[in-house]
Amino acid sequence: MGIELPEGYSSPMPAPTPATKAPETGAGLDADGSDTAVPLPATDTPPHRYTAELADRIERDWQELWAAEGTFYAPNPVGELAAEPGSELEERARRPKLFVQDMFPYPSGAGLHVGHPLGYIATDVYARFARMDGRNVLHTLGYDAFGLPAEQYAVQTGQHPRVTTESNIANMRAQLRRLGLGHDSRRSVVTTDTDYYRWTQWIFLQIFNSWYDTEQNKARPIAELVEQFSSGQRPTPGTVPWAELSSQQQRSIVNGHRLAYLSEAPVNWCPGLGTVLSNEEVTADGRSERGNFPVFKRNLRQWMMRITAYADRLIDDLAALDWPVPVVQMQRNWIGRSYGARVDFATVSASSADGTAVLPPISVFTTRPDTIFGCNSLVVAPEHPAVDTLLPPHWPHDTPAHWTGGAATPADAVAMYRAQAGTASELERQNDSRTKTGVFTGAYALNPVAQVRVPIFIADYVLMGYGSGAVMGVPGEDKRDWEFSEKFELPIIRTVQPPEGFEGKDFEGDGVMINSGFLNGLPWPEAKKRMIDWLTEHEHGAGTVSYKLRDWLFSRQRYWGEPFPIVYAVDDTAVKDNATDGDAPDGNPTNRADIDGEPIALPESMLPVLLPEVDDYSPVTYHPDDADTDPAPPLAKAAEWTTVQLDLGDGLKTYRRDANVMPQWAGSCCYQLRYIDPRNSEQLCDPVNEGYWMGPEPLVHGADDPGGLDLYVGGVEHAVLHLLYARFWHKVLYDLGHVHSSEPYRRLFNQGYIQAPAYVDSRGVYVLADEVVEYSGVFSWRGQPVRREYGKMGKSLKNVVTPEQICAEYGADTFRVYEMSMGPLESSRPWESRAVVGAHRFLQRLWRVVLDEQTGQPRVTDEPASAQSRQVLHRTIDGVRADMVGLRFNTAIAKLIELTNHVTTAYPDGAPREVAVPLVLMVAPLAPHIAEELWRRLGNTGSLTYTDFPHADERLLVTETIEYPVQINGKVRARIRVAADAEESVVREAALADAKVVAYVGEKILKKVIVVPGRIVTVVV
RNA sequence: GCGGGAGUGGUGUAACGGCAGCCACGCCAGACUUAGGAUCUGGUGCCCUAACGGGCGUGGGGGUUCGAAUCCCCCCUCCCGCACCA
Repeated sequence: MGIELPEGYSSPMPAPTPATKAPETGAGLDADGSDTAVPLPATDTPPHRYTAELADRIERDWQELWAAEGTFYAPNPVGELAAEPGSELEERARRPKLFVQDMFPYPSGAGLHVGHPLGYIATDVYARFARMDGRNVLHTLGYDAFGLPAEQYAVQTGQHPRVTTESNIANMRAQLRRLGLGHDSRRSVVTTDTDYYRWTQWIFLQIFNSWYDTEQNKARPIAELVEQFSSGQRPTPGTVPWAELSSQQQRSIVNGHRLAYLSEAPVNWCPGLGTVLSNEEVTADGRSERGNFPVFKRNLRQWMMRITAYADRLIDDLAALDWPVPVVQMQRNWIGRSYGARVDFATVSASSADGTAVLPPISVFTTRPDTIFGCNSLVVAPEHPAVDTLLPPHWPHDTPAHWTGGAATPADAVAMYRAQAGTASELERQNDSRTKTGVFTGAYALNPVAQVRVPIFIADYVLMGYGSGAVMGVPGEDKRDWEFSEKFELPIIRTVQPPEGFEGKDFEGDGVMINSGFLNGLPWPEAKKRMIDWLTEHEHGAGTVSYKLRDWLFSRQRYWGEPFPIVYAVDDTAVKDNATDGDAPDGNPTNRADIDGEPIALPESMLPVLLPEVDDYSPVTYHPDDADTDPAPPLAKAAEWTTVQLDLGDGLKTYRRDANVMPQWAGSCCYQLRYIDPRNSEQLCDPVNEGYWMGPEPLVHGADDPGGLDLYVGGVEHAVLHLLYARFWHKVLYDLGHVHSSEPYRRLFNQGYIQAPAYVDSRGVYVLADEVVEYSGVFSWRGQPVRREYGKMGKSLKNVVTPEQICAEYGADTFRVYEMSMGPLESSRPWESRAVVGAHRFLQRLWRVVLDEQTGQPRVTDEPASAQSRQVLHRTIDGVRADMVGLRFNTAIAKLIELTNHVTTAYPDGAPREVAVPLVLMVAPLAPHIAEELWRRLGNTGSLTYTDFPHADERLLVTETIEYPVQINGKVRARIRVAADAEESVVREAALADAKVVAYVGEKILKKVIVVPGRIVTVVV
């Protein structure tokens, strides 16, 4: 995962000039007409005003102090990061915990723009609030540093990706530090560190060394499967008893059960990138998500992860998570579970001697087995393996001409159709025409229920990758089948009665069965159940569940990734022969030198398997359209690394290392577990620490709490990929007993994106947003009019604004407050540099509430606050607390500004301490540096990080008198003030006695008077 | 096409079914100023009115309700995801 930074943007920034400013009139001319440069700097700024310069000083001081004191260190229960007895951290360790996490960033060389830190600031505000609210808070930020950009840079420049990566991380750390993020720096892991990827490899071994027990519905150690086979508890596939199988055969069977396995199956091969890709990394139009190269389905032997074993749990367990509805929905759709039935169609060849020769049956998957009486055809995917065995040598004598595709024989027709579907499919899918195509196979199938013979077609609208790659054509209740039936003039029979007046074609709604034999008259759900029972009873099928989810393709032919801790036994002589042959090792696990091609896991003691140094970081890439090419990973070229002598328990032997690397997702699947115990060299993380930070808390979150960290914030772009993979890995670790939590992320929050205005001139060319001026709503650039658009911030739109620019102009606190005040965290909104000043003015006012701008001395008084001020204060506390918990920082800021404005006007000569102090504390999570400084200048020592967040006094939330608006026929016409505890009848009388109300009501008859206690009085006349 | 989300001043937005527009930007006026792209104060939904005051207003249409930006139905528009998933 990891965020992508704007390509090619690098740090030197233009002078901080707001994008939209009125043109200077008469600039450069002074009174006597002589040319002067810029106006003189302000001379009347009070010496202790809160300016950008002062903010900068304060911010750097406090950042230094926080770092020096380990202010944000969160103690663990056990291990190296546990609180030492008698230390300050001991108190923290006794607090209830809170684990907050941001999505793992990818450290690009570019640098951050103002859109990137939005989520980091939000989590920081939340974490700081939680610390003040008595929590022990784990919040850190690591780096997901394996991946393509550093590798591609290395390919171009020859610089080792590690060098690039390290400097990028240093750069990004510095940028983020400037924002005052309160991270536990001890826990900031980097996926490319050997201490980290050692554990990624370790997790791979856990997955490799386990299998999914469908009876217990969990993963179990592979040794327990072997035991089941050898004890006879589980029958061996085939007829030969386990003991009589060769050890090679045994290994092959066991390997076929592992959760990580090698499979020769159709995978997404991307010649342009020189690597295979997972389904999730391929776009709808068959291109690579990265680079937009064509992707081809090819049979290659690759690493797969058996995520499909977890399909049900990955869907069902979503219910217990506090996640955004769209993300839950996207995961459900991606897994795509549907309940239906398998139906076996016997096949008959029309041209065989007696016309009834039985071939192997073809199974279809259908969600509507109840409609089988309307089946007019069997349609299979072009690449369906059964097709070739079906084809009769000649067309049946009554074959309509337009079924044959103009071919002389079924075999020709199928070959032609396959060729055409194979080459043109990607392009044709693009142009949405969706005309159904297909060709008759010359063969027939038998509808097992209706006992009717139906023709078998191949058509590319049937996908080999879903269900069984074959469908029964039922036009009456399926749009696609209707279209197909029209095209090939197949008979159309409805089996569900459409409602009166239905004039469409296929009807997919609820109704009563017709033309359906023993199902006639049954409503839909019953008919489905009845048919499944019938199929099961007569052994023509069974109820089944189908999923869209495929197993996860887990190997990549790249350099900059985690090596697999896997070797293959090789024949020494064969290796020599290979070398003299001049055959380049291709990294494909079916190398000729291999004895059996079966993977062997290295023992834990041999971890980490270090990434070797190589001369050439690039995989072999090809012309993007050349599908007939083979993957050739860079590691295969490191001959000294790939061939190793190891003693794996049976003496020193020669092995070949797996030359693939893991996909970039691997490092981000379990990073929360390393955050928990970053220095643990014995275990991924101590279960005691994991239980503390992530264990289920039924008393807090309810009986079905799966555990997991408390808040996970990141972009919605990871809704499927990262979040699905991470849940899968976590569940494997849970099944194997390594963690207490069955889910990694209890609460998920998707922050919105910051968009930016971009400006286009009359030629349609983007112009530098920095140089655009606005006057009366019209935008111009160097005198010519330009048009405003909104888009992603980036170099191509010439509209990048960096945090450094804003910090230089206003300070980090202003930047933080502005970002948090722009709107709800989850919604996307445009950046507007000129609006940032509003946040700055707020902090300036706050500063002035506490300090004298001339002397820098506190100006708060010990006078009591007015009753009204107390009420405003405590309502603010009440509201801000609720907003903080709910991540509604925009409304929290509005309330704090309101309170500040109140104090400013109510106490021009100095605010009462009892208001100023809680105000400062409430601002602290949002603008921590200024709050720390004000807190210190109010006479406190040290950081306020663990100072109690103010609590509202319940008694002050209620007022003595209440103002009721009085509505007459829905319009507010008057206001009355009554005692807060006044009876309803008193309120009613007071309202009716009000002069304005009397005037409005006049002679009319009162139909109704409603008093909503504490709210409103409504009069209906 | 299917699924999800959203439409409120010039702008970003705020409103447990109960005073629509909190807060901020911008704009207008004023203060301090040689100066303002600094700071402070006041005003600012639209329309009518000199003013008092009044009318209209949350994409459009209907409904529930004493009362709807909010709940329900239909339509329109925009954004996101999936896309021949049987």
